Amino acid sequence: MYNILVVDDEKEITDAIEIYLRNQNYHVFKAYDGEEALEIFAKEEIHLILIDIMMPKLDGTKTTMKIRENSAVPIIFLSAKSEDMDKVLGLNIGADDYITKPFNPLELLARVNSTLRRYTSYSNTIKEKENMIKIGGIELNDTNKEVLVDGEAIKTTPIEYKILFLLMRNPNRVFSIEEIYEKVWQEPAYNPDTVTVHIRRIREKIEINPKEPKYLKVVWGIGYKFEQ
Amino acid sequence: MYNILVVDDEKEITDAIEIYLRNQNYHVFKAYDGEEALEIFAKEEIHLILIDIMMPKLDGTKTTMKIRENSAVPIIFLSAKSEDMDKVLGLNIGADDYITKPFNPLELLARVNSTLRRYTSYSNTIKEKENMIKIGGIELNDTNKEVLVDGEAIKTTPIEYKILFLLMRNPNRVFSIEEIYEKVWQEPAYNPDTVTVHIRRIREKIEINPKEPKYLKVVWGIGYKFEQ
DNA sequence: TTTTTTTCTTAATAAACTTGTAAGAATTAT
DNA sequence: ATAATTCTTACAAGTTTATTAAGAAAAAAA
Repeated sequence: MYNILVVDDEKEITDAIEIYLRNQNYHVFKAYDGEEALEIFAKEEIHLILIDIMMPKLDGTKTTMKIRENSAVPIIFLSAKSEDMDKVLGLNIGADDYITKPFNPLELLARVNSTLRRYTSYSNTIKEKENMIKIGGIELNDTNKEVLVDGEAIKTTPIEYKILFLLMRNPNRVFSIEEIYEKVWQEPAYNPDTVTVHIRRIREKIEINPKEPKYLKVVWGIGYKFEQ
Repeated sequence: MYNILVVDDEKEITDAIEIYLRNQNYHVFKAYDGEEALEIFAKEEIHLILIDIMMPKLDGTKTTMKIRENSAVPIIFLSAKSEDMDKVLGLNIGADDYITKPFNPLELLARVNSTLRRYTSYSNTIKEKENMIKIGGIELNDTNKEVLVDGEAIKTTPIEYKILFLLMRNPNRVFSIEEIYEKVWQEPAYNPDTVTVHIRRIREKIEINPKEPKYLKVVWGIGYKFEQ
């Protein structure tokens, strides 16, 4: 069962697509603008995105670029104007296919199917990319537990890596010290200093100036977050 | 095992291609401009080049002409604009194929495969190299289980060879001790020391200074990798 | 088959690195 | 100003990895 995120500001379109796809046993998530799409994408496990280029707030290309910062999920573009398509393809943001509106349901299905087939046959490929997170100049490769800072590999200890991974997998989300301890050590926290010190050590490795962190920020009285 | 040099100034593209090709057991070298490409080509044994036409410094056509001065290595051009392709083909600089961006991974693979097939049918020189892996100064010939260090043959025991082969076939990927044991012995590990000692022996044979390994590195708390 | 040689595993110790703690300094909120 | 929170540092304790050496197992040679 694949999860497909459909992003279009016209409700009739998302609804129609939902019906086509649901019939084929796909599970559909709907978003009506780019920001909403990003929220859903962060929360749900999405296997393919169908996205309109022209949208209010965050348009299709910008949304895609944001998503591409840390995912290689297949993306199919929708648009009424074929000139828009040229622009998108020129941007080289990793469009896997495109469909011009109005489209016929069979064509839509065919493309969704073929894109998914293509990607799943390369499942290792996707998996590899999906095990990578990049935010700003910091890049995590989870298969190798490797951390790159501005392209340079740095050494981290296992605990440091786990904390960094936790925070980077949920950018901008604030984790309390207790939460970090529980998630990383898998047991209830009893000394908050431990986490504090690890945070300091991570900062020393990934921040230019650990005293004025750019990524690993403290939210006073609440906890820490990795800022996107 | 073929070595493919991918030249493109857009890191996302070289990275994506690397993943596609590595999955097919090609070994990928990446360059981000023509000059870098020439350097790598001079140092490494390259069987095929994928090169972008538009690039800073030395562009794709000029780089190709330099290479063609003393090599007939197959070259496939990448470009966003098909007009550029016309120009390249008109130049008659020995383009073996071309792919317009954005390309689909399957198409890329198909062309790489067919180009290599075409070339290998001419000479058995390359075919001989198919079972060879070369990383830095270390060379494995898998047909006769031979290991060369800076061109000099060294002796390895069967287990040493298997470990080295495993790590070198997946350069930069980190394998835990358990993983190494399972893959090499084909049974679950119960004494990690065994692997540790073998690693030490391999280092003794392939490293200049086993205490400061250049190739066979440890990743603390996680495992070992062969660094490229 | 028996002997010899090579390779593999174990175990014990040493070295290197990581982690948690504690205590004082600095910062932020009340 | 005071209290609470976070930062910083250093060090001791704990882990992991490296190194040896010696005996067991396997392979090769006699």
